[in-house]
Amino acid sequence: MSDHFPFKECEDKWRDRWETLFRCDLETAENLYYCLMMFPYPSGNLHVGHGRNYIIGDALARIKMMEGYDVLAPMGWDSFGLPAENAAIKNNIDPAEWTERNIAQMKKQFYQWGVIYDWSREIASCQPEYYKWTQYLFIQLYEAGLAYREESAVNWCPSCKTVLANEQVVGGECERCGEEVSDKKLKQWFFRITDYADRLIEDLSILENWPRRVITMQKNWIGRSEGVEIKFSVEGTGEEMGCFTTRIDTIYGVTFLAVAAEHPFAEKLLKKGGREKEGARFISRLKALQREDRTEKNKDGFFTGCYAVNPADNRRIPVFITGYVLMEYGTGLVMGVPAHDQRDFEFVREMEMDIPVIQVIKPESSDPGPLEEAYVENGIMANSGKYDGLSNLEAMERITEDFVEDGIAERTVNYKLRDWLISRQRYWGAPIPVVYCDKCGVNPVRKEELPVLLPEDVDFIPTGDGKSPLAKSESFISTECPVCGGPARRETDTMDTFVDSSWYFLRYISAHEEDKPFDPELVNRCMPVDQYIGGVEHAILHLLYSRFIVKFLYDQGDLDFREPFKNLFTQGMITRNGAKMSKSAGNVVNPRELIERFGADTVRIYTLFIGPPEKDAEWNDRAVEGAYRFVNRVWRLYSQNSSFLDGSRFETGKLDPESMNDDQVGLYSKVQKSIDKVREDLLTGGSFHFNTTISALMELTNEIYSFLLEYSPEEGVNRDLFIYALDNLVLLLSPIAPHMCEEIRERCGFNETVFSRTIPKPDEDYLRSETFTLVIQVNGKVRARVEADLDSERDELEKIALENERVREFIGERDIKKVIVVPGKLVNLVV
RNA sequence: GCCGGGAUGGCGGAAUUGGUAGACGCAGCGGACUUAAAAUCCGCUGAAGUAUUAAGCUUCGUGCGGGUUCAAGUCCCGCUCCCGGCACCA
Repeated sequence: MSDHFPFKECEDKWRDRWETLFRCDLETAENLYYCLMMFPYPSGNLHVGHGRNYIIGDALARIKMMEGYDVLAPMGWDSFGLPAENAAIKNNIDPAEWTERNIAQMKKQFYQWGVIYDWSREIASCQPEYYKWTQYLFIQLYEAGLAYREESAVNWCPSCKTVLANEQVVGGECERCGEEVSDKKLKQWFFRITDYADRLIEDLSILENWPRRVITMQKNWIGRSEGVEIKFSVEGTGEEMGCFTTRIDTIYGVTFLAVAAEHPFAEKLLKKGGREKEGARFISRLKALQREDRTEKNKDGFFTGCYAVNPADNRRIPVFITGYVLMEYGTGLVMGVPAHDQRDFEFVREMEMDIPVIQVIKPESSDPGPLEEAYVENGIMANSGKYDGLSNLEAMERITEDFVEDGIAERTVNYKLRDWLISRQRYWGAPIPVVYCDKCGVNPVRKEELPVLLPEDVDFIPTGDGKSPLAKSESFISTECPVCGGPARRETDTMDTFVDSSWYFLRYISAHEEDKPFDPELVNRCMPVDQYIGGVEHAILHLLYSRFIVKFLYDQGDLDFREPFKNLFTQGMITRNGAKMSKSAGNVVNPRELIERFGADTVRIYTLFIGPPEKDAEWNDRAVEGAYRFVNRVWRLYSQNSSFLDGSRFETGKLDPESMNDDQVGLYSKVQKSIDKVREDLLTGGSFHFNTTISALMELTNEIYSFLLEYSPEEGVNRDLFIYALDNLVLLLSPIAPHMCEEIRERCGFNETVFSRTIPKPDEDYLRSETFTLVIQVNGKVRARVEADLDSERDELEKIALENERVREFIGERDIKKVIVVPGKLVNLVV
């Protein structure tokens, strides 16, 4: 008779019971653990790759309950955004309806996985009750001077028909659809995240449990660099141009200046130099070229006809317009040091214009010879007047001091980080709550009039003219000025969905608060998030924005913490046939079929067993069966002994390891080791390496089976020991395979959930066996293994080793030079 | 190019941070139960060589080349390849 865990018969029962278990009352919670999973975009169907994220989070929430915490595990929906809008256009349905359907579908999937949340706190960013407060946040930022509107060249995705933030452009392409991004001049709303650049870097240091790579990615993205801004005067114009550099030590090697094509002075310089016409042609050619292929590194340049003066030695240096200088960074002007900057070096070579290459830093030892490429290492100053002979690092400091004193330069800091462009010319987002009045100008909507509702009767097919679909809705646009009450127009752009997701973790705590976005007192009690779990793909965008918003709210006095997520865990993705799972790759594993065939616990175990959770892993259909076998192996331990287990509540007589035989002690101590391993992997400070946890529990299961081969569990010590081992196995496995574990316990007479039970502590005395395998090495090679007492002294072990027959054969006639003894481990004899 | 992470059996992966390499699982092989199959249970399973009465024994082996050490998957130096991020950032 096949004896399998009847998962179909009992899974639903447990899922329904757990719903109340996951309700978290924040008012009474004393020992709160906020376990947060990144809320998903409701795209409809989740595959097993997504499942990994939620299963890790669910198992963690459960183990935390067993650790004695009041766990807050909420879930919601990042439900504004393009896919809903595109699907709606394609199928001619309401995006709200499409979204709602997907949410229902995905909730069902969570349920099937046995992944439970506190659904009483469910939020959806597309609901007016939520986006009202997203708009409120915008107004707060506006009032603090951190939201501003500016006309600038912005990233335009012709396929999504909207602008994008810098972070959403990857290698010149739209992060979302892969279409090449072009420039468009538009008046857009920005958040002044650059004001927070330094703090966003500094506070990375208080995030102890964030993956290092995420920290470096954020650091690199913000891209802080310290340097100086030097003033260069242009001959004959009286104009001065600021130039940012981090290498002021190379100032005596400056032999030209290079300005960006978009530099406001570019035209002026050309006029002055009398090269207006050709210059304009050069600039337009350059701009076209850059757009076409940004990756091609172009070192073309055009001489403006103007000269500037090097403030270090008053030498005349030509000024060029070039493609390789970016207007967005620094001042859009670069001092050209061909000897010490590879780009400048290439520029000079390509221009074929006899621009001198003056080496001002030389390597300490070897003779330099003519430069084949720019010398970018440190060294000794040369050709640099009074600074000659100093190390360049020292010269850097000295020159800076001197220049600052003379008023030629000042210390500055530059960032790669740009302000956050939040306007989107699309329908399915939170309307930016701003009104334009001919008399009163730009004003935010009055807070008490929020939300600015999305009109439902609008034709939201985008036109691509840079205007939002909302611009077509007259009823939406025309409004009253919040200041003078006269006729006015609404802003028609909507907000980037990253604004929605930059504060949702606060809203969960006050999900039903009607008068404010959240209750600060309660939020301060519950935050920061104890454990945040999600994919690395959000390492920059979402996490950076959320950190920014929290710092802003901290400055507002609303929050008393500066970082939202104390610990971050980023799980790897699951691949199949070497590729990320996706519909287009045709390698998606549908969890529903698996769950129907093997049950949720099997799918959970396999998903967690597949490999270390922070790494990518390859899905293997066959290996799922291994997890299934394990589930049933555990089940049979119960079912084959149900005659005396049912109703027993796992009660046993007092276990006394002192009076057990070796086999019994072996099993008893295996239980202790398993408890210890689970605690080490999963409790606070653990690595969440469920894969090794599961393998430890498999070992325990195997050991119980071996024990049963020799001993009948029907009575006496063996019965007590068996029940004790099974009890612990079930407890330790509960967070991972909760349905089966609850079912076993219920049949054994428990009527309270296992998640109210605390995780056991190991009996320290039996964590280690009394004996160990002593390894005896001769010259570092293992020559014998002997059982020895764990508490043997060094000389006892040495004696055992020297007396060993095999070892003596190996030593033969040779003298022993040295003996290394590691108690509890090995003896190494050096001859 | 710069930054970060990797490379261990046929496969996924373990190895108390320097102390038995290959836990656990998959696949494979053998056995038990069965009329048979499935399911289940038990055992074997890094490579090469060697043995013969067998238990065995020997050598090699953690991407490559050096080094430190009684001892290296683990530490140091120098490479190769793979994955991720950034990329004309002055």
